[in-house]
Amino acid sequence: MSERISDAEHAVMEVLWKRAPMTAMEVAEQVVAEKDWSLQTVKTLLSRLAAKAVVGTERDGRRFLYSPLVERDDYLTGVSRNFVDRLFGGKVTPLVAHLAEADELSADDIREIEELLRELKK
Amino acid sequence: MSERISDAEHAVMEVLWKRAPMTAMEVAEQVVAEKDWSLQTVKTLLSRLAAKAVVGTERDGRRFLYSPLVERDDYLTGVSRNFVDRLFGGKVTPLVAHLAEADELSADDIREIEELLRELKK
DNA sequence: TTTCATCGACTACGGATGTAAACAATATCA
DNA sequence: TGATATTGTTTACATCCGTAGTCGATGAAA
Repeated sequence: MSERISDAEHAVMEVLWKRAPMTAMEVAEQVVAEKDWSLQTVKTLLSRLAAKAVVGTERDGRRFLYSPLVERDDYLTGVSRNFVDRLFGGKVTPLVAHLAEADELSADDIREIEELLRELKK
Repeated sequence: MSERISDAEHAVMEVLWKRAPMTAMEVAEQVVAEKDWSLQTVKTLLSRLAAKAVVGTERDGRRFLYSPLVERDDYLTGVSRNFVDRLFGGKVTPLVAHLAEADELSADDIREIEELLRELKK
């Protein structure tokens, strides 16, 4: 279960998560706008995603409409957990600590996160 | 620059980051203790890491001593940034928000992070 | 000095990935 | 109806990755 999504495939998913269903052409146009790939490449990625049942297809006359079968949130959760487990022993605090030390956290970020945590406690 | 470190290679690096320099045998023993790999596999990974100049070698008679050439902290920073960029648009807040929503944050975690942020502001 | 053990180097190999061309089916236009 | 464009399918191929066997050099032991 929960098939692996490669980096390139992920770029395709991001597009589909923004709007769906879409035809291969529509997806490809969006992706090609930011990743310098050929249309064929995007189609291949769509096929692989469909083969893995990460996106679903629905016939629309001569072509297909593609939609994600995996929620972006679920995907993010899986990937994030994996990430935190592998690099920070499964604890989020060390991750935040690390980002802070590496100056990846601005004062604004800190305020935002504090605000967020305050909300959470309610 | 900054060569990619694969998952398997990362396991080897973790061992070297704990103690260095070490001989291939010493590294392999540690790694094999937790990953069910053969000694040869670990040696191959060490060679690849050396080829990428992620670990350095120092001759010690007939064998080599291996040491990391990349700091664990630097590695974590790179990987974390990449992760946050790719999945959360470069912002840490959405990452934390996501982990919270996905119930990956315990009440203790929240307290810890708050404490950490308080420290940071000084 | 012959033999054996050790260690790094080289080779292997299937599967995943990034990237894309070629092809086949089909619909549309002239 | 025949040419053309569109769309999905198949095939390709180099590289990376996980995993490991084998080879050759060299040092140690007999």
